[in-house]
Amino acid sequence: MIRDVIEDDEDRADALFHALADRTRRDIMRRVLAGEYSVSTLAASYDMSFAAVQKHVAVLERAGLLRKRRHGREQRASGDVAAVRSVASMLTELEQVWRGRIARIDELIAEPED
Amino acid sequence: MIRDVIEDDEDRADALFHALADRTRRDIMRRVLAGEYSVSTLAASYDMSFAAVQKHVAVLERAGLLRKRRHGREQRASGDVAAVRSVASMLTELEQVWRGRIARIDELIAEPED
DNA sequence: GAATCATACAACCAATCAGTTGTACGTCAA
DNA sequence: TTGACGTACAACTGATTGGTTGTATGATTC
Repeated sequence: MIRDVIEDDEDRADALFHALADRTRRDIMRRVLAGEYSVSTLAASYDMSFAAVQKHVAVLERAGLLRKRRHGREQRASGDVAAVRSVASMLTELEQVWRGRIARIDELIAEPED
Repeated sequence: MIRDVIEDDEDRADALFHALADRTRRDIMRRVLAGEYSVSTLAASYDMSFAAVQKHVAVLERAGLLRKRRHGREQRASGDVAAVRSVASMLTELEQVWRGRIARIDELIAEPED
C-alpha cells in the first residue's frame, strides 16, 4: 500500500533529522564530506570515548548519511552527499507548501469579488 | 567571543533539527505553512491529547519554526518559512564542504605531477 | 603463534523525550 | 456572574538518548 511507503518515508525523515540533531554528528558529517576518515581518526578529534564516536558514526550510517569501506584493518567513512540533498529536498517541499499559501492569498487580492 | 556565537549557532541547529525530527511536528509545519491554525484546531487533527499537541507546537515555536498570534481567545500559529530556509542553508553549507573535496580531487587528476 | 591495533557491541547510567492527566488562568457569551 | 472554551503548565511514566566501561572479534605485524 501507498500508506506504507509514506510510513517508510517518515521513518527515514525521522532518522535523517534525528541524526543531524547533534553537533558532534554534524561535525563528523563535515569531515566525512570533505574526505575519507577511519573511525579511530574521527574519534581522536573529539573529547569523548572511542565507543561514543563509533556510536555516532553508526547513527549516521543507519540514517544513510555516510558509508563505510574496509581498508586494511580500518573502516573508512565518507559522507553521502545525495542523502544530504534528500534532506534539503524535504525542506524545499515544505517551502512549496508555503508558496501555495502565498499564491492563494495573491489570488484573493487580484480578484476581490465575493 | 566568536566561539560563543558559534556555540549559539550550534544550539540553534540542534533545536531546529530536533524539532523537525518528529513526524507529528513535521505535519504541523506543513499545516501552519499552508495557513494559520489555532492550537486546538491543530490538536483536533491528531490522535493524541491536546496537551501533547500543544507541547509539539511549543517545541516548534522555541526552535523559531512557527509564531503564534493572539486572536480573540485563541492562539493562531503560522509557519516561518525563513527558519525553514535557514535549515536548508545549513545543508547547502554541508554540500559546499563536499564540493571542496571534489574540487581537490579534480585538481589532483588535472595535475598529476608530484 | 603472540601481541597489537581498529572496530563492534553489550550492559549500564543519567538526562531527555513524548505521551498522559490534572489544574489554573484568560476570554468570550449568556 | 456564571459557564464554557482555548491555552498553558506542572507532575508523572515509559522509552530513547548520549555517554561510559568492558569484552569479543578481525586484520596486521613481529
